[in-house]
Amino acid sequence: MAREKKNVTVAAPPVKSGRRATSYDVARIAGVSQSMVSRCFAPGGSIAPDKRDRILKVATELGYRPNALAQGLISGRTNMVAVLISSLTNRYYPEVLDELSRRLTERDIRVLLFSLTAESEVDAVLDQVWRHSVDGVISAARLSDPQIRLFDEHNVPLVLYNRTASTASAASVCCDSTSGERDLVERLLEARHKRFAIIAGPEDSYVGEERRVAALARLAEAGIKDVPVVRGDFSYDSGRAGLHALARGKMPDAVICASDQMAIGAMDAARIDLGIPIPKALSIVGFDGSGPASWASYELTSIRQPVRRMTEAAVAMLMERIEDGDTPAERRMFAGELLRGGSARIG
Amino acid sequence: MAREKKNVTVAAPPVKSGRRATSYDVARIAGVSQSMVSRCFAPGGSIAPDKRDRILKVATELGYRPNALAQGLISGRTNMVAVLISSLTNRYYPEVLDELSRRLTERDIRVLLFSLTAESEVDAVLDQVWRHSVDGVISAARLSDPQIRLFDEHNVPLVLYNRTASTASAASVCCDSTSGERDLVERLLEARHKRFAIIAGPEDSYVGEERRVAALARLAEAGIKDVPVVRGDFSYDSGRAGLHALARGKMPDAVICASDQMAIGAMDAARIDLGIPIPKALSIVGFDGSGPASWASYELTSIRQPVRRMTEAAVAMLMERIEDGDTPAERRMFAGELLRGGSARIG
DNA sequence: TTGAAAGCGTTACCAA
DNA sequence: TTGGTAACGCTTTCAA
Repeated sequence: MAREKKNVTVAAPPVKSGRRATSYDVARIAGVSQSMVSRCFAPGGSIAPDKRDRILKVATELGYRPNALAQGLISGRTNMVAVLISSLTNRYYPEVLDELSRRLTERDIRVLLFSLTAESEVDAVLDQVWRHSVDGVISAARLSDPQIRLFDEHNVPLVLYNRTASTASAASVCCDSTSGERDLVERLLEARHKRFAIIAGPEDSYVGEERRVAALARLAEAGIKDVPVVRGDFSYDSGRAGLHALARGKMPDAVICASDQMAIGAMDAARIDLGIPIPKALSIVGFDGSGPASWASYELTSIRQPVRRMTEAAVAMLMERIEDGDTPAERRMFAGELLRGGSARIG
Repeated sequence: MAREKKNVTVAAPPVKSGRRATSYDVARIAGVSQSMVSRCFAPGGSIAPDKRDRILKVATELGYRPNALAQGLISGRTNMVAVLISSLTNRYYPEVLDELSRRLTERDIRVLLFSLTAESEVDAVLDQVWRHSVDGVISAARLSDPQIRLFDEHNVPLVLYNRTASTASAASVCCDSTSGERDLVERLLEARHKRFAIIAGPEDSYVGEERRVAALARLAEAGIKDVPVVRGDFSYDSGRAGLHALARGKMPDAVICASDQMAIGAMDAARIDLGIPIPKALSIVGFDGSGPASWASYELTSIRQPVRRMTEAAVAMLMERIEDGDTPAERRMFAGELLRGGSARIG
């Protein structure tokens, strides 16, 4: 039935049946050269006003649009940026992706999305990235040092989001997990919590490990050792299971979670499954500060990542490197904001 | 410092300084024609085994990869699919996007992501879609009938996700809001709820309106009219505000929400802000059934959309239309599954 | 099986 | 300001 419509299409019939109009078609009908049509659509193309009008008129009639592939092929710029996200992690990434996508669109850049499942997929993804000649890449997925170096070889600008390269140098923007985590621990210490426990992220998560290490370090400074650590995968279920695991040992009075989702799972486990009053008998803190953290049922004490500023910075850094390939590596670190919720007994 | 690394790069130096290796480079070094290199990387290209090996060896050394732009330009296939999502709506879309992206990647298709903010952006997005010669489009954003017809004109296959075209015909996959909503209402009626109220979505949301209309229709059949309706934007906050608005009138004993997020907001408003016991004094039902709906603090009664089957169907339908442009319009409707949570007093 | 040559639809460069 | 012509890197005939 869709086919039927084609015969009664209202728009002006294309130059050749079914084919998409090209700059040649426009040139021919407007009585100018093809180069002129090209210049007419280019930013600073020199062209007489009357011709420009004529060309634009014809172009509109024919529904002409420059072919992005041909443009990219010849000019070396595709106006596409690849965004790499490891989906299985934190559910706070949708917000990041949304912000990134919005900001890139504002700058007339398209997003080629790669949502990674397993570590092993990275090489395949990078292969596609090279093939498609994107102008740059923003990666919120973990890349190995050799992988990061490939970007240099291929001359593709890269900005890491909440990751850092260990030996290779790369542009990156991140939220300061260390100071955030220390902040949380200090508040808990001030409020005289004694028995700490941690629900960490998976071992292969960069931010997860950073947060675990930072919390443990600050606790050690306060003379607190032998802190029980269980691992989750940033999900609600794993947080809930994590608290159950901790409860089988000596019950802590403060649980530090590597993500809000896990903290929320832990709260539900404590309050609902085990009947432990929060924050009276148990304080729980998270990290990220997005969405559900501030829902009235949880009011999580957490560190809010400044997602808007971070995404803005990531995009700005990338654009800078796309315009000027020699911009040196730089790391922009943003402090998180303490979210004082009711899930922890702090001052 | 990144620059410094370039001198000690381990990979074989490209043919010309800094330039990406082309099929000509490979051909020259392997001592064959360029066409042969092309065929070597094509699916069914006829080529002698020994030459194939030699070419592949050289290609690996040079780090050669076919240029996707050139391929797309000449062959007419880009192996890219555009995914349109209206981000401001439901937070249940990240799950959909993730599934779609995964399934497309499995089929060796790249995702060009367009995350829409305002209705007005659609035309600009479509413009980009045409320019980039994507092989097809999956849209979870609302498209007008004229916009849908453009796909026919441009010969670009389209599959609508949880939307339908009113007059234009298009392929679509959706969750049956009507039967889902009727199901919920019937359970509530059976449990002798009397005073119903609705927290609907925004007027310009297709699914939102469908759900509102379906619920009202079923209530009308039961002789229940004058059902108060307040509108939200699918967000937690709007659900919470919605319940407060309803509470200012005669207190209902059943609130039907157009999304889980709003239902959760409404639950928090009722239990925490107003001290109304749930489900004892008030039943609340949602729609979507993803993520937070099943968190222990809420245990929402809702309709779970079969996201996996729906995304699988959407991708399959799209691929079918990409392979064969004459596949007729088809609509696949999936029934949702009743989620019996503790948020509603039903049998 | 192989290679030469003709595009694909642009931009970039250079004379005019 | 113009238009001709050479790329860009590939796929696709078509003869050999």
